[in-house]
Amino acid sequence: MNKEVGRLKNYLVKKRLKLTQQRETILEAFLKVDHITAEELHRQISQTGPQRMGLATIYRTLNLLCEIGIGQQRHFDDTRTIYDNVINKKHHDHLICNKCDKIIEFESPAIERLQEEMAARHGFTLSNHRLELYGHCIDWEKCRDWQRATGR
Amino acid sequence: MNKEVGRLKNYLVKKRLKLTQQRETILEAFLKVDHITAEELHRQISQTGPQRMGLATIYRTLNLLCEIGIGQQRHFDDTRTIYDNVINKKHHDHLICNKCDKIIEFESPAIERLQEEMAARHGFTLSNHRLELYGHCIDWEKCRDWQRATGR
DNA sequence: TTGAAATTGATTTTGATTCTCAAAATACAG
DNA sequence: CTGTATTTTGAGAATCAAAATCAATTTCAA
Repeated sequence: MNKEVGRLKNYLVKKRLKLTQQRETILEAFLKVDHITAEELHRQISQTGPQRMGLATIYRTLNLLCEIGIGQQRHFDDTRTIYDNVINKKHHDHLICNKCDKIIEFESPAIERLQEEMAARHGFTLSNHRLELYGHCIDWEKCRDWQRATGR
Repeated sequence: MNKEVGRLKNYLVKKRLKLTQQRETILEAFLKVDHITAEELHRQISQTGPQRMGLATIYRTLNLLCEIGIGQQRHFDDTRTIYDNVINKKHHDHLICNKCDKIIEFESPAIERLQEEMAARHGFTLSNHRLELYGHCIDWEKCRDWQRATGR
């Protein structure tokens, strides 16, 4: 049993919730990815195991993992929610390639500092922020899906 | 006929589209607001004029105005699209108060510069970005809706 | 004025996500 | 262990904003 399963177990006990087979399966699958949608995770789990699993359970559990702090919701394209596995990650922002959908995480204390400054200037106290940079990889070598898609 | 109606007319002619009563009505109503949802604009127009107007027409026209550059879609709360009237506004980012829903627009060339730098460092060419700062007004005097809601 | 082409609006559809509820699983007391 | 109260599950229905459909209406260029 790895550390995160223990963390989940702990949370569930505290809240008088139950540790189910499904919750463990979903957590384990989620820990193996970096970013994923509920649908995609559902597909993966359905293919992999003999275990049947409802899509609603995936959504419920993914949201549970977000409560615990193992995941975080992202909304890069305004249609689907992407769940970000934030285990072993500190706060970060995102660079998203419009061509190959690559997601790069970065952090910039300098930008954060300027954000605080802007907020203060307008009489605001910040609680959180969203910074997403959209563009494309300069180097096509690194933009694999784009190469594949365009046949280059 | 104001400048923006001319601009719409121009675009429509160029694209062989038609200037309709509805499109003019929607443009004029939109120009009077700063930020608005399609539903809310629909409500306003339905109340104001004797003109009946379908919600689909509002959506279609608002998206048309975004193509022209008169409006821009925003997704602050990830549920509804807010249309930002960007006539006479340059590029800007947003500060959103979680208590009173106030939206403040700001610009920070310094932040933009750092964004470009981060992108370059990761081999990216930027096409656009999204920066939203969430928090609350420090000064309650300025946070009217919050005062109202909490009864302070 | 005329008619091809575009637009409208009532309605249906879409698609992601949440809700519902009966059946199944879990956990705790004894 | 075992019974039982409580929670969870999964299939499908509900929801909601937004887009699509399509027959009727409007626009506009010739």
